[in-house]
Amino acid sequence: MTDETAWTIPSVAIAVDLAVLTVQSGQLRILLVRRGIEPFLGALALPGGFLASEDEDIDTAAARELAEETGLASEQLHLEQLRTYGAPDRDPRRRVVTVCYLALVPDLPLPVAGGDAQAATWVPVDKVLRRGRALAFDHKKIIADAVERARSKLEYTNLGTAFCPPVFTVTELRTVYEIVWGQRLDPRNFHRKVTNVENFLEPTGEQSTKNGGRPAMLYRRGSATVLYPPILRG
Amino acid sequence: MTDETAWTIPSVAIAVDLAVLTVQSGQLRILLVRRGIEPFLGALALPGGFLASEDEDIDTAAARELAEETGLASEQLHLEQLRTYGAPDRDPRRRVVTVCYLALVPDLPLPVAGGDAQAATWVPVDKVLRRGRALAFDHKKIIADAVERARSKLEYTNLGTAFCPPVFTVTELRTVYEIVWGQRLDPRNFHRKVTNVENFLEPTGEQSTKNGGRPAMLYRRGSATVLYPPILRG
DNA sequence: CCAAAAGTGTTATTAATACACCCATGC
DNA sequence: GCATGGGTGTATTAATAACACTTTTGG
Repeated sequence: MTDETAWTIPSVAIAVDLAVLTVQSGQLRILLVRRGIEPFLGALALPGGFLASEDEDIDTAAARELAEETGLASEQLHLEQLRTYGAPDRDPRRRVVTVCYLALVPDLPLPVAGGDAQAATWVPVDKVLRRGRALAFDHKKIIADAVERARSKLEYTNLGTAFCPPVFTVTELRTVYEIVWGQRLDPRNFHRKVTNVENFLEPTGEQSTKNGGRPAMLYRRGSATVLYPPILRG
Repeated sequence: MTDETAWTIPSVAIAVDLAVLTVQSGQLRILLVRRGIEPFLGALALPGGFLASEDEDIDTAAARELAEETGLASEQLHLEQLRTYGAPDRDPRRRVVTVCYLALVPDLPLPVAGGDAQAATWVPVDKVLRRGRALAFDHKKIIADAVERARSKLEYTNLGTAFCPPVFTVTELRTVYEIVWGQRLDPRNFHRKVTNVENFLEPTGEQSTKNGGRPAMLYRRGSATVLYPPILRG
C-alpha cells in the first residue's frame, strides 16, 4: 500500500456477486436471476449487489446476499471468496469491481423469490457454459471459474458434503462427485476411500432404506476438512 | 449483480497490493517497503497502491506496480490474483478494499529503489510470520495467505520454476521446494519425479559445472504447467 | 586417489484400479 | 426366489519411499 493521498484515488464502485452451486435432479446447477433493467435487460446474471453501507464487510455482504437469495444461514453451507473481477469495461455504465464468492449448498426446496429480490432459478451449468448467450457482463467467465474451483476442491476437501443434506449415504456423496466431475466413479473403491479416511465421515448409526436394496449407513460430515491422500480426477 | 442505482452505492477506495516472493540466500523472502507516513508510520508493508486511473484494469495495475518495484516485466515471473481483503476497519483513515496479488520471482540482483517508489527490501517470511509486529494493516494475514498459496501451488504446478533463473539444474529446483516447504526432499526421488513428468522440464543440452562434483544437466521450464501426479507435502 | 555432487537401479511399502463376490432389504 | 443397491475381499498395477550404488567432475 503506497502513501498516495486520498484525492488521487479514482472512484470505483464495489459489488459482491455470488456463484451459488447445487446438485439437483442429477445436474450441477447455478443460481441465476433474470435482469429487469438495462444493461443486459432480460439476460441471466449472478445474484449480487453493492455493499449495504460503507461499513459493511465484504464477507458479511456476501453472506447477507446469500441469505436474501436462498434463505440459508451459514450453517450446512459453504461460502468462500472466489476472485475479484475488475476489467474497466465489464459494466458499460460505470467502473464496477466485483468481489465474487462461491457458495455450495444442498438441494434446497426452492429459492424463495420474496421481498426485493428478483426471482431466482437453478440453471444447469452445462447449459450455461456451452451456450453462454444471454449471460450478463462477464458472468459466464465467473461461472466457469466457480465450477473449476468447486471441481478441484472436491479432490482434497470434504466440500462434497456441502451439496448433501445433513445426513447422507456414501452413495449420495459419490453421486455428488460424479455429477460435479461429470465422470463415473467405482462405487466400491469410492466407498472404501471415504470411509477409511479418518474423521472424514461420522457414522450416525442410522440406516437409510429409501432406495431398494440393502439399507445404507447414514453419515454426517466429519471433522476432517482435508482429504489426504486426495481423490484425484485423473 | 442487482439493479440498484448508482446513488445508493457507498464510496470505497480500491487498492492493489503485492505479495512478491522469492528464494534468496536459502530463505523464502517477501518484498516489503517501510511506510513513510501515518498510519503505521515506520512499519513494514506490502508494496502497492491505488489504481492509476479510473480506466485501469486491476490486473494491469498489479503488473504495473510489480514493474515499478522490481523492474521485472511479465516474462520469467508469475503473477496471479491472491484474494481481496475488505474488512471495514482495516485502514483507519477510510474504507479501503485491496485486491492482493501473489508474484513469484527469481533471485533478483536487487529491487531498485528509484523514482517515486520507496526503498523495498527482501524480508524472510519466517521472521515476518513469527514475530509479526511492525506489519502495517492486515498485511501479516495477507502474507500468511500468500505463503500458503505458494506452498500448495508447488505441489501440482510448475511454479517452482518461477523462483529459478531461466536455465537451472534439478538440484536448484529441489532446493526451491525444500526452502518453500521447509522440508527436506530425497534428491534421487525428486530428480526422477520431475524428469519423468512429460514436458515438465525441457533439457537444454548444456551442463552446469558451477558446483563441485559431477556436472548437472541444465533445464528450462517445460510446457507442462500442471504436475500429475502432484508432489504432495504429506 | 579422494571428496563432492549428479544421476540410476532396486526393493519395499503404499495407494489406486478393477472386478468377483457376499449382504440385506423390497416385492 | 429374485432384483436392487450396499458393502467387503482380493489381485493387479502404479506410485512413493528408502537407500545402495555408479558416474563425473575438481583438487
